[in-house]
Amino acid sequence: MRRATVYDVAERAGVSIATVSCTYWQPSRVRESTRLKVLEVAKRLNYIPSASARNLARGRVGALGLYSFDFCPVRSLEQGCEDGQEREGETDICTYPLYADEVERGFQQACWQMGQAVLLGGSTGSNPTRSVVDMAGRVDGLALLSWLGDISTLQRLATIMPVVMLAQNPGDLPVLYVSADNYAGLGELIDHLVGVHGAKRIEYVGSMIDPEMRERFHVIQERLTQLGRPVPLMPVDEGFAAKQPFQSVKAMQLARDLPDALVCENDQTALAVINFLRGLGTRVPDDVMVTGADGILAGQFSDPTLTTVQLPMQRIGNIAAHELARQEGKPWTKTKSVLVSEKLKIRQSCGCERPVIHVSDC
Amino acid sequence: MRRATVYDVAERAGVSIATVSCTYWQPSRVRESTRLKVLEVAKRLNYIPSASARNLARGRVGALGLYSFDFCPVRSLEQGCEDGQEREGETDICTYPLYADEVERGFQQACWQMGQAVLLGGSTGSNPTRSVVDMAGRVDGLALLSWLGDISTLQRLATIMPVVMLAQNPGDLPVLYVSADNYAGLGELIDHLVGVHGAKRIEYVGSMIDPEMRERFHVIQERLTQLGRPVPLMPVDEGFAAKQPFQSVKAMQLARDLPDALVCENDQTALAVINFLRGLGTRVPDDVMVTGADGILAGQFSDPTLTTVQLPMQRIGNIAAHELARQEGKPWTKTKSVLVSEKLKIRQSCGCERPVIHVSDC
DNA sequence: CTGAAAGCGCTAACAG
DNA sequence: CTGTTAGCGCTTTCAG
Repeated sequence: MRRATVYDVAERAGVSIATVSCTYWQPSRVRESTRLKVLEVAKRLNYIPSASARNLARGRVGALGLYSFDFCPVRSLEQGCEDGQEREGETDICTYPLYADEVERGFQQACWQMGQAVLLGGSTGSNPTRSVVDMAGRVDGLALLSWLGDISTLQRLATIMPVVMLAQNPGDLPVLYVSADNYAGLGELIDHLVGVHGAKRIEYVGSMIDPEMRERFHVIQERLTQLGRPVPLMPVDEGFAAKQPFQSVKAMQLARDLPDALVCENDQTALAVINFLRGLGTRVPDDVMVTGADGILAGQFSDPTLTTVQLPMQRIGNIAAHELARQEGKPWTKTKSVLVSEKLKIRQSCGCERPVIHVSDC
Repeated sequence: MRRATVYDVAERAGVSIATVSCTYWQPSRVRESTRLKVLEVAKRLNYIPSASARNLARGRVGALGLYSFDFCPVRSLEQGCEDGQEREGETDICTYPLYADEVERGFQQACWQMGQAVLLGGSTGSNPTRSVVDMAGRVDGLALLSWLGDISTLQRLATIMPVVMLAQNPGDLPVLYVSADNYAGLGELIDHLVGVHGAKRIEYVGSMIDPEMRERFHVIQERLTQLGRPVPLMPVDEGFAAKQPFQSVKAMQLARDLPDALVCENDQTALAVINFLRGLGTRVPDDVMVTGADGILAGQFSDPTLTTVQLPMQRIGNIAAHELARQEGKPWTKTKSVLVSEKLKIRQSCGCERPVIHVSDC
């Protein structure tokens, strides 16, 4: 059975198609009785307006797109397993909450609230350019969570519709960049360590290869400089980036030369450091403070619970959607950016006492 | 600047619009030189094909929709807070992984793989019927994760396009039901408790109000009957549904009348029971086995780790997408259903030894 | 208040 | 191989 169209409804209701259309979009222009009649027929005919036709006529789609790369290992498929159901062993707690999910949540929520549809897309290993262009044809604006394709594609898109890049800034494109404010977040963390705990010597554990992590280190250096405290010239340990992780930390420990605080590139590294130190008989925070960054779930119930700065991924997604909607399909003409503040989560690993959260208390 | 269309491209390339169209969809029909020319012009003009127009002409959308209700507290907005950023206190570990995310992941993945776009929708507290109908107009098929609207709307939709209901079965509609196979999953659990651990007396802790939980109880009864073991007539304790949770459990404990195993309605209840018993000096699994159902993250690193049956939410989403795509826009004509098997996760709370997963091992 | 008619941008026969 | 043409279903002036 063919789907009912405006024509069908109009015919059975004894009116013109214009009236049917108006019934939906400008009800005030239609006499009550006619409107009711139309609605009644529409329901009887099971009429569902075609969005394609409406969008074509209007020149607007009413949908925003979120393009995200499939970067979480939990999500990935195993060889020969079509549905991604099987995972090697257990789910890795250290990856929750998944950034992509958080961003998606915020994006989605904002879109729904604004009455926009949400289109999700991503590369499936195949051609990212192709898929993002296809998406672009379906939406009024596009947010990219993780774009690994070429800049030129981006440039093309940014010319004809609003594009926002999330937590990623590949240069001076006419797009909106929405990212976490590492600067303020880590600054606050350092302030806390220095101000509240009187830390004199603070060292950084992390990679200088990953640009994100490198930035974190620089922010810390800068803040310590401002505070007039000793500034580390290099990470004291590369963390997982090293072939032998934490050997420098071990050396310091053996030499009884641990700093007051070890600020780590992220939570995962911080938890590993804490565990590693425990193995050496060093206690956190008693002997040394350790902090992370990101705000993964595991840091909430590790022992000690982890002091960290929390990435505002949900908020980032949310803002992206709002800003896109505001553009009403019009591209940005120059680079813009929004920094979203991170939240300092003060917990036990810096020496601040707080009740442990027991899993069993659920 | 107006967006380029096929007409623009055709004109500048000195060909007809049909040739432009063919260049994209039937490249073999176009001479190499012409094709290259068209592609070159298209790129120069920043041409992005309009999905609306294409879909309208084709009569197909190339997108599948997932409608889900915003039921997770973590997702919800606080009063006056537009972006859902602020959460009361910490994130609740006991809700991870979020079902909706898992389903979404599976759905998304399947769609991408099949080259289908994914449309996400949901009620934002406002009119669910309206939003679902709007969505329906934009897709070739619809999956509903949590439908709280009326059946008649469902019925209308199911008449004109394929609809699948996830983990929910409101009756004999011409739709596809995809849900977890409680039957086999819990059956296996019982088999394990009886077969491996020689459990004689098994009791159920949970509510009889929630239909899902009630079903779980019935499945357990049935299985025990089949095995010729004592069958509980009622849950021994209502769990959180009671005003005073676990009082019956407490009574049994005091009377030294604990069964061999307490099978709980879900993981959350199971973890709470374990904790409650610990408070009374009873050890799990030494004094009594306790099991859950759902497979939340917390059960992986609780002490003891939790034996449970894991809901296959990702797989459910995945199957839904595949089945929808197979219909190619055509509705189902009669009720169908697919049961997805749950996975028994044997851990410590039933007495099976396995290494504890330390959070700090991340 | 209602209707006629002109597109929206693209696809898919069908001719050439 | 390429061009012509007739829609796809809906919105929206502009007349009536």
